[in-house]
Amino acid sequence: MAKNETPIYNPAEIEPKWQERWEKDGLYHSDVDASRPKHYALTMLPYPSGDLHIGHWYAMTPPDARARFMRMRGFNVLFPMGFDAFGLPAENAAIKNNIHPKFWTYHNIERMRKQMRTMGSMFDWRREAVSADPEYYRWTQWFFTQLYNHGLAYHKMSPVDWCPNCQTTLAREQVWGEDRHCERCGTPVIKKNLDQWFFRTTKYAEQLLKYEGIDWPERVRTLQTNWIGKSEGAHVTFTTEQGDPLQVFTTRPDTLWGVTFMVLAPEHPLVAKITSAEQKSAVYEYIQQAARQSDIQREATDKEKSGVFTGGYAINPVNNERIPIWIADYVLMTYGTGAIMAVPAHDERDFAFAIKFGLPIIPVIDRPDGVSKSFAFPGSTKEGFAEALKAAGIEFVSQPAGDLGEGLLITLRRVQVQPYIELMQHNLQPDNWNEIVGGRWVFIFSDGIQELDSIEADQAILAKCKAIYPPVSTNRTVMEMLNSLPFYQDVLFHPEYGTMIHSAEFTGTPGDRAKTEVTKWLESRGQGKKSVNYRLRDWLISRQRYWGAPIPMIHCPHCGIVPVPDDQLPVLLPDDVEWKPTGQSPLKLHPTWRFVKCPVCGGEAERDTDTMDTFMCSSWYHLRYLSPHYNQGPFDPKEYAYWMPVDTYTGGIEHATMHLIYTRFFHKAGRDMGIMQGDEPVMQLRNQGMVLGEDFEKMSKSRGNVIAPDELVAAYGADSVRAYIMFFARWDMGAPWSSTGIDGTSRWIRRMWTTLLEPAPGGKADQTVIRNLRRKLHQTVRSVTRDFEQFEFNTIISALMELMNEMIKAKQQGAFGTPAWKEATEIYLKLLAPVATHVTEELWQRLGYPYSIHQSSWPAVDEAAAAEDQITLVVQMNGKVRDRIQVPAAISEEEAKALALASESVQKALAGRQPKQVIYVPGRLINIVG
RNA sequence: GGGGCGAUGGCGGAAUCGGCAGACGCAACGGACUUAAAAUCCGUCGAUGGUGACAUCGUGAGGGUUCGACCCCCUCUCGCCCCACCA
Repeated sequence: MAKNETPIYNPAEIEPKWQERWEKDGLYHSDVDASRPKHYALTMLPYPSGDLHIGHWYAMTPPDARARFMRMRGFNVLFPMGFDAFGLPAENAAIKNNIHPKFWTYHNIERMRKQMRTMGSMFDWRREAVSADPEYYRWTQWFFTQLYNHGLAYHKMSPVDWCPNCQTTLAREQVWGEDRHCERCGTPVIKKNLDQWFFRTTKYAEQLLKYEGIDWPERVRTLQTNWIGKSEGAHVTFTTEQGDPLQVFTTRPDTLWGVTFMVLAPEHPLVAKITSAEQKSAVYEYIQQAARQSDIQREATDKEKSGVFTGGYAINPVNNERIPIWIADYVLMTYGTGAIMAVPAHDERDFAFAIKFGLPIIPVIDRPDGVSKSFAFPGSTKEGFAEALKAAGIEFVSQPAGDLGEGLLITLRRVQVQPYIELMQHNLQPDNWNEIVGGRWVFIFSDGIQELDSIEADQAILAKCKAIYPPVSTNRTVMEMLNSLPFYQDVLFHPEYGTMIHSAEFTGTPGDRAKTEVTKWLESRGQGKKSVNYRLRDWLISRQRYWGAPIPMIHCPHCGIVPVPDDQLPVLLPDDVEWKPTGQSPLKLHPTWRFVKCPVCGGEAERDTDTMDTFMCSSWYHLRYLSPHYNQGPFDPKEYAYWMPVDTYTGGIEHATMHLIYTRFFHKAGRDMGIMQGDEPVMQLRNQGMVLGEDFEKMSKSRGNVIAPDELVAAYGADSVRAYIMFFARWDMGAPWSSTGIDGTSRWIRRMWTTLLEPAPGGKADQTVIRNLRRKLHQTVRSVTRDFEQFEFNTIISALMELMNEMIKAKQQGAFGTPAWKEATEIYLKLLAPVATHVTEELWQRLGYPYSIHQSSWPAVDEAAAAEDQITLVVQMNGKVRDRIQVPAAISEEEAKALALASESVQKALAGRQPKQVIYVPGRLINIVG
């Protein structure tokens, strides 16, 4: 009985107790306080899907610990929480269970709020924002009208993903798999043209590519940069034979002399006009067929190229060559001008298309030797090639027509840009040509330079092939063989910029100047213009769904599109709506909601019946947290001035190209509208990894590998779960869950509990014990502080475990009850407080410290205590460890070297020889080179 | 096809500036306590050889730079992620 006086650690009792106390005292309220530096720590708000998942804990509790750390370091910390409450899952659940989306959503929010409180985190719930509350979406709508008034929102007809079975549009997240099927019913999605609202994100493309002054992970910056997809090139104007200008975008104006045909998207407006009478039916049929396919089907890379000749021709502005115009679905109306110039010698897609349809690989005119295509070199026709192969000792097997392709070898020597730069980069032996001299070619082979004509060249190249791949087996096709030769591949398509050839007066222009000089020349002739294209599209905002913020616009037959005036916001989402899929926007079917008087002329008008993309709601939630109930604007300017910008933002990498681009766009647009300040909303971004199931698979209900945090809290307590979440993986990487691993952290917390509470004989430890304890203690303060700063949470826990092991040892050696023990106890609890919020508060109280530990300040490092007085000097012989010697930390170089050389194993290894060199790294090692 | 990230014991991971590889924890094994189990405590724990002190090897593979490489450079393999007929 006497032995069991130490109270039992019972998290189920102490955790709710402290949570209530903190709530009651408003311990975590954050208010504007100009006298203190601020720190706005934001973590991505959850969608109220039902239950708090272990992934939520993983995303929220380490940032919570860090926010608490910042707080203890003297910052006035804002760490708010809310719910991204609009969205499709609510509607799906509503349809499935026949309950109202609003009920479903708010029910889940209530449940998740309760679950979040068990985390013991420092959310200031007074600042909670819920995007589906009218007092929230009033301002989402207000932002929409602001964007409209500033010309950043526009309305246009656009194709969207449509599920023909569910009779509704689908969000991008709702379209699954490579065949792009509907998430709910599995039906492949089709495109449908609808009137849509867009935001002009493309206007900010250039600004969004700049990341100056913000500390964001390289990975996210790369993803955003690729997503924005900047291409620099030129618009070049060709002319159709009917006399219409036909503009193309190209990144390679320097290959203009290599154009052999043009391709238009099937939807291109000029198609009808250029199509000849004979080709009309074929063209019409192709357009019909292309329209039936989704973008994804059309864009599938492994798909055979398809296309059809229009019968029309265009004139190449640089050499007046007459070139055929085709249509093909690999050209997209949505990128560039919907028309391309095709240069098979320099573009793989153009090459494949040319091969398939027997189009020339190089322009027929402009041959230095004047030989027409049909009289091409032997190696460039099937028969000639077979002959050349035979001469080289390779048997020609069989080759389907078109596969080998006329001009294959012509391509090799008739590119518009020489590939020598690339060849050198690939470190190939220079088995290739360098330049053409009057119909004969100068080849630089590894065994010397030769000037050859085309026939000789074919044979020489094939001989080289044979040398690289001796006796080629007869069942390899020629194409396979060629493709397996690294230098042929390089030569066939080379995106690098070598010296221009076959390009009239530009021949000889070095690659680094080729593009700009050609572009300048085109500009001077009025045939083209330097130009930049982005892959980024304008942001499509309209959703034909019920559970979202209504778009606050009115369509008036007299005045056109009119925004709802500010004083009439919010446009409330009506509750009495059939949200079931009927093919129409549910708001359109409401008997009265959409009928409204025009705010301008007062006549009969109609509301826009679409709702907004939920990414719109989440683009500004960090501002609503500042003053969630403020009704004079989206946020209180006083709060904005103090808290913004966000100092650290944490969340999953999956938002890199959606939410995080939208948020940056939104902020920059807000800045330009005079609403927000500064160029960026978020200064520092950090991403967490993902928690996998114990089977190393992504957690999912169907796999049955989901870890439920509520059960873990019941079994171990929130403190152990928090600590384990921080410990079991690198936070930015994530890792599979381990149900036994958490026992380790749980044991450690219990061990700490008894170590600090259970009395022991002591108060008389010797100085070495005290010295060692204090050294470890202050070294830990140093490392934990640094790790919190750098989001390295796992090493925080392991450092605290090590310190506890040291304290247990010191306690056994009589340190209990000494001033050093008291210091260690106090500092230990403070270091652990951000992680294990409840147990530290409990022990803090039990050990007689004043409430609350979470208002105490972060410990400082006592550098003298942390310093090592003895160090282990590693003695190496030629980089191999031979000895370790204990020396005073302040040892001089001479003394250290002398000690090292005196070492027995060094003497043995040297065997009487003199060392050639002795490297001394102070405090670490000595390396003797002998 | 393009871009990015990663690879360290049975497992998760550590190694801060190029300087003792494997901290900390899990699992496993041995022991103490117990009628027994749980809990707790003590110990072992990269591979090979050796009773042992110790020796040799060892951070996906190969090469390079360096007195010294998990770390820097080159080539390659595998895995994951993103984009993908973007002109």
